[in-house]
Amino acid sequence: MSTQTRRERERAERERAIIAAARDLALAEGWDAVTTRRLAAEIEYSQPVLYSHFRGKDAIMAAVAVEGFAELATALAAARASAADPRQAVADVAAAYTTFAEQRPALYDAMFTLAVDLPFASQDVPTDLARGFAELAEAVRPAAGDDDLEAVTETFWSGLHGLVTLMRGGRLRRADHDRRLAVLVDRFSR
Amino acid sequence: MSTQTRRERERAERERAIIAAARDLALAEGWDAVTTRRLAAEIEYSQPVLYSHFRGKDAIMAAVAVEGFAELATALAAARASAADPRQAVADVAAAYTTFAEQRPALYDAMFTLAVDLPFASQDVPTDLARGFAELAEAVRPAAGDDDLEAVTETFWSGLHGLVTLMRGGRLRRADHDRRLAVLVDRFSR
DNA sequence: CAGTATTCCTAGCGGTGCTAGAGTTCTGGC
DNA sequence: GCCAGAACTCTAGCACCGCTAGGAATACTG
Repeated sequence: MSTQTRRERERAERERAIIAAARDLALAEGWDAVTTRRLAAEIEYSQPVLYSHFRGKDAIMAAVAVEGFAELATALAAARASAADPRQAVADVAAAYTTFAEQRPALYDAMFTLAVDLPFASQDVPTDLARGFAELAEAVRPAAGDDDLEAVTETFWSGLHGLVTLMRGGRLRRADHDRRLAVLVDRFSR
Repeated sequence: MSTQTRRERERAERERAIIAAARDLALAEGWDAVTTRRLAAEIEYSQPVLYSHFRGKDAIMAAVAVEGFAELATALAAARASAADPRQAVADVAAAYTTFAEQRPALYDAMFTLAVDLPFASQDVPTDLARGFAELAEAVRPAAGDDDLEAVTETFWSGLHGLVTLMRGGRLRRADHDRRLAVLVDRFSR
């Protein structure tokens, strides 16, 4: 029994090491730099070991994304909790969202633009993802009016996502970001 | 002189053939299926010929994207021109935008999510891109209020872009698209 | 027709994600 | 304590990718 548990523990640790290595490498050099060979070298095992933990590279990226959902949800919750009034809550949550995306671009990509593989059908992802979504929903609730809250939240979210992705793709000038964010916040807080 | 011009003409035709092949292949099977080997086979030349026309695969994708900008601008202009009133113009332009993205996903990706290579620094792209952007701007102008028109337009655009990309990434249910679009249009037309 | 310039292709480089099969280590019953 | 069998990990390789050097074939010029 004891050796059995030890092996399982070591296996779990190695799995976390893979995810951590993938995450660090992606954050430092982007997802293009994350190859199965480099990952294997990083954890000091051979390539095939990766495939005994994950179905493939996409699944590894999905695992990294899962961590991101938890972080984002926490950041949004903190932003909303510290806001003085409802209008400010929308502004703070929006700022927290774009800041998160800007500071962890690789993580954000894994969460929302790449890796359609598993995360949205898995079990623990919806939990953290739903937490983040709920923060957005509570922020915009006062300004939803007669509209369906879910639709308003999803649309607000789309606005944030669009701002972030277009800016990082070089389609929007970074200098005007605050002005655009103010417009979006204004449209969803009155 | 005549042989010279004939050669130049043939070269230009071959270049268009490359772009057309890339476009067709991307629309039919996605950009992952567009490899330099398949492109070469399609135009019935060897691989290196591609590199005498374009710097690399990214440049080919950029050329495809350029065509897309012109099409999108035309679609938006038509939508705005046929709208009965200003409020309807926003709705129609928004619908035209998302329809374009939905019907030509590969083209849309080349334009707005991939290929940061040349298009935004080139010459003819800004023309067609600016045309499309101007259509959006004119549509939302009546509802801009005191806000800077450019900022409002960019934010509206971001909203559309976010809706499109999140939906295609499987993050938003396709069934609720119209409802979300209505929310966005409402927020940018009053 | 000979020599030159241009065009184009063959072959190959270093890289990718992924996998079959061999080899090694560990486990548990005698 | 030994040894068959199970569990594990590695080496080597597949088919593919974008891209390029260098030579063969073609077309043009005098």
